Amino acid sequence: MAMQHRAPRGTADILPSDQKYWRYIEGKARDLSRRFGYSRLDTPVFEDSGLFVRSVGEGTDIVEKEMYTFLDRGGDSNTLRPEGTAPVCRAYLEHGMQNLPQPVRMYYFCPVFRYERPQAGRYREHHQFGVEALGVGDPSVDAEVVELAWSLVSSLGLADTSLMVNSIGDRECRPAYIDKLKEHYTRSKGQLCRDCLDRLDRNPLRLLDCKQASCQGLGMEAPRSVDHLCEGCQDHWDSFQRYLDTMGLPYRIDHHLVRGLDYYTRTVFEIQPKEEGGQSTILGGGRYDGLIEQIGGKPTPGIGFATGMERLVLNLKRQEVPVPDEPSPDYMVISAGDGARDAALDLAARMRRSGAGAILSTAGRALRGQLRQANALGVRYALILGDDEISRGEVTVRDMSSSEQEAVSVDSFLEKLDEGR
RNA sequence: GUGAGCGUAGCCAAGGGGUCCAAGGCGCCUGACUGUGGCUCAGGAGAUCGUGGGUUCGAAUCCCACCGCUCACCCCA
Repeated sequence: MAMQHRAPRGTADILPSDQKYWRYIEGKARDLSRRFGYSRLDTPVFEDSGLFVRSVGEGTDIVEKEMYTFLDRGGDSNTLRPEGTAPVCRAYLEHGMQNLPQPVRMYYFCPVFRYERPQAGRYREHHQFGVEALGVGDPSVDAEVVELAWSLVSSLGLADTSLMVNSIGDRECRPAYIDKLKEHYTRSKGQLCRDCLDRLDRNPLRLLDCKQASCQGLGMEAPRSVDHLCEGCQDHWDSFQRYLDTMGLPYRIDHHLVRGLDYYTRTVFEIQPKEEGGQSTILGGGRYDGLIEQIGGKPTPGIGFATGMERLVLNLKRQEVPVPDEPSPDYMVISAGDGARDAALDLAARMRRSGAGAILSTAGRALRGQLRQANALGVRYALILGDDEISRGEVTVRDMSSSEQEAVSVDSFLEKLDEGR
């Protein structure tokens, strides 16, 4: 279609017909967050570019080629938020939340921006719901966050999802592990795909989740991060699993699970649907004990996760999960004849003032057409006003499903509306 | 950034050089003795056939370029 303007590549309008999915997810996420003691935090759509460079990591794809960065008129470099965690940590520091009872539990809904080639489940602007628990490093917090994540996905009614967890160690033990990993892959360099040759020095952890058959073979025999944890990480990992067991969460350990952002430490986890699609992960998170320090705070532990709203919607639709419709008004006010237009406007206005929902039918259409409209919009009652009704101070209330109708006085109709609430 | 597929009305879609100033369906609007919907019937509006160039007497149909969309890789929610 040749159009002057269309939504930019990788962005999308969320149409009225799709809103029910979004409101459904938001409702569940908000309720759960509250139940777990999380409070909402909103941060700006853009931040100082340095925040993301320092937190997400200089060598990551996000920072290297995916950020929407612009200079403002004052010459400052700003970046449209490419992820949600760093801004939350920034806000934690900026507002002295270290002085609140720890951990500080917060959640957010926000758009995030990454300049990538769009495909199924991946967009340049997408929306995330996420939670963060800051200030406490105890593994029980990890377990709590994972439970929240799992509860969310289950409460949405998504079936056949799996919860994968892993520990990737911390600054103390990870470097040694990565050396082992490199060693392992270097020995069989010849079998590596081109991308993996690249990963070997850029991001060795990612070698583990390469999808190429030859690399996967190597991955099977690769050293596991959980076998190379330092004492602290080992204890953390053991307790974390025990807590998950205690809560009966159906997790699986995935030794190849790593996350793409530099700031992750120890616990990492993901939830994915069973069907293997390209962009399948619907939720991902982990611990980031070094992040706050990286952006200028005192060493402060933290853990959280984010979900992709678009991916959740995609899966809700795919699985045909029944999602409640958005409520719409019960009444449409119809005027038979032009003379009744004023009375119709007046009735609709009075109904709305008393809190009821009333749609005005389109002026100038025949009664038939107006009823057709009422039918198409699915309202419960049509309120018909014509000369007859007006002269008697009445309105004809037609039940659209039973086709029964009766004339009642406008006053008593409005009174009943009031009583109804 | 790389690779593949696709672009005909709001949506689905036929047509693959002349009979196409483009079929059909959904949706939308109107009407069926001028106050009554959902079914049916009739009518109507809506398309620079993605854009530009080329081949040809003639192009929605063939060729080229560009743009856009989709999917996959990379990476991630």
